[in-house]
Amino acid sequence: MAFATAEEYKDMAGNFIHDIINEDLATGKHKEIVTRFPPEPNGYLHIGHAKSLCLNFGTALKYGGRCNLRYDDTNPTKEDIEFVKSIEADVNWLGFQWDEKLWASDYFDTMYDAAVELIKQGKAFVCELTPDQIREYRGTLKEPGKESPYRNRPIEENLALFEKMRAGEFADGEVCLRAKIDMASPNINMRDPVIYRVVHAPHHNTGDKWCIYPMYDFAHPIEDAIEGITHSICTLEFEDHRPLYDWVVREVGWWPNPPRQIEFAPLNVTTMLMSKRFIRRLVEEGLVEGWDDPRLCTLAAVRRRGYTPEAIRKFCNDIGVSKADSTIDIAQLEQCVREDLQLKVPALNVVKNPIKVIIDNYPEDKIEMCTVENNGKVPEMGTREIPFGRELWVDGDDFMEVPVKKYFRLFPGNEVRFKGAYFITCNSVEKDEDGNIKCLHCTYDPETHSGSGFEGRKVKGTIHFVEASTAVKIRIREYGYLMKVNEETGESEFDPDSLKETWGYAEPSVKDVKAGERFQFFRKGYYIADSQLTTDDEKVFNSIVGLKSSWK
RNA sequence: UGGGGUAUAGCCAAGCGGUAAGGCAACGGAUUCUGAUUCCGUCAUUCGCAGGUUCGAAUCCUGCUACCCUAGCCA
Repeated sequence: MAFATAEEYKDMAGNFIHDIINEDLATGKHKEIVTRFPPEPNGYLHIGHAKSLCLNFGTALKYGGRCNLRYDDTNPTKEDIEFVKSIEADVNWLGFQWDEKLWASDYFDTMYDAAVELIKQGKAFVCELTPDQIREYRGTLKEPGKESPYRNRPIEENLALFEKMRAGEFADGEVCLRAKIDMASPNINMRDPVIYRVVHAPHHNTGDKWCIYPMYDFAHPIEDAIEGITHSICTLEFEDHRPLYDWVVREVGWWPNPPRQIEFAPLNVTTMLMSKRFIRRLVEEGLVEGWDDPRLCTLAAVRRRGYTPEAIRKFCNDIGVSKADSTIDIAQLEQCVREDLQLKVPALNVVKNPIKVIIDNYPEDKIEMCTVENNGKVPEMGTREIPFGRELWVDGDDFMEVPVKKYFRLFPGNEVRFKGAYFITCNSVEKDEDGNIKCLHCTYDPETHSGSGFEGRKVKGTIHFVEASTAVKIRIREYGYLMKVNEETGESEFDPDSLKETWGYAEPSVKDVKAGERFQFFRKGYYIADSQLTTDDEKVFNSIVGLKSSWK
């Protein structure tokens, strides 16, 4: 496994987080930088997490510090240990290695003690308001809230009640522990937020030891403080929570040099569906194969799609870090993938939207082998033999019945090179009764074979092909374009049509590609991974996916 | 603004009082047996808007505007 290196993160000018760190180092506030990646184990990591991964691990790498993997498992009803394995595999696959693997649940004792500490200081109280009442008392965005009638009970009573909470004497939602801050605060997060709730549910780590669990706002700062995190990097939506984060570590008072929360804008990519909730829905409703369906944007999915960790890291470095809302054009991601794969993987002939070509002057039963390079850019990758015969498939994009200007590929009357084989001239188009193209009637010039040194005339276009009798049928899934713009509302929404599969053909050597190996197919932007041959008679190549890019 | 945040090209993004980096996209042109790659070249007289300070402003001040987040016992 090739891990990311400090070198990759050395030069990240303009990263405002690094400006903060540089200052903290300069003033002596910190000597070692410690970050953390804190997923909640409730789903697969996706490309959006990659940005956070790169930021947290990259920062630790850059400063020779440490980065922990910490599961934020404070809500047993929403988490599933099943996801832990995939999360770790994905973090490693992306090229990062954590210093320590930790669980928020390992700190439950300390968190409990911290809560008791707040109670003793008169800064937390047990509240018996119902969830609905709490909401009413909270006020609105523009109006202040009002104080809970339980707010001022004696410390001893709070201590006893909190102990009863812990002992399981209350039902879920019956009581909760709240921080006593300010019900009139303009920041709703500061209006006596709930910090501990009763949840009678077994926890994957602590079993039935606890029936009360800390809330994120209380737990997270404590987790960070315990681990000596110096910079707690999270996304923008937590900006409003920062005062509470600071309040917790300050009021508990056990940490002289508390962590600092820094927020950055989360990643959005055009046409990519980044909502875990939505991905989960597609998976649970069986609309996709699973969390690693190549059409999704989970790391497991883009891995099957052919993306490399190097490309994703490059992408995350390229897009920068800021606090401005942004949506990156997927073309930028695709470019990173192409650039990386360009020199790494062989190319195979694959056609989409295939059109049958019949070489009328080529012998009926003859098949000859043509030699082609595996990768034109990398001679060391050698050559292979591909069959050529009377009936061939060409890519739907390589033929136009009525060519647009500057179209150099196949059209009636035009001659092109079939890569590795001959000059081919398209003579006529045969259609069925519905007007659909049945096949193209062409002729070849025997003198023009590749490597023959033929110089008689030049041809402007070169296209690839697949010999029909030996072709392998493949399933093509163009990935990730799950969203479309609703013309009425202007909003992006899920596009069920995007899950459709199409079919194509590949040259026989596609069968030699091993599962997980990547290859590219001709024409800009199609890379394929996850090459599992199914065992059925059709020799269907499974999960062919590609980078979609437009070319006119 | 209740409060918090953000505005620099089609999309990202540097810039931190001295005269608008870079990447992606796009567009020219050269090479090419992949319209790929590679290679050259073009692409913000202007930084959300309006004023002000200054010899000098994307950077400082004032006032607007737009968009995002926020009223879970989710994270």
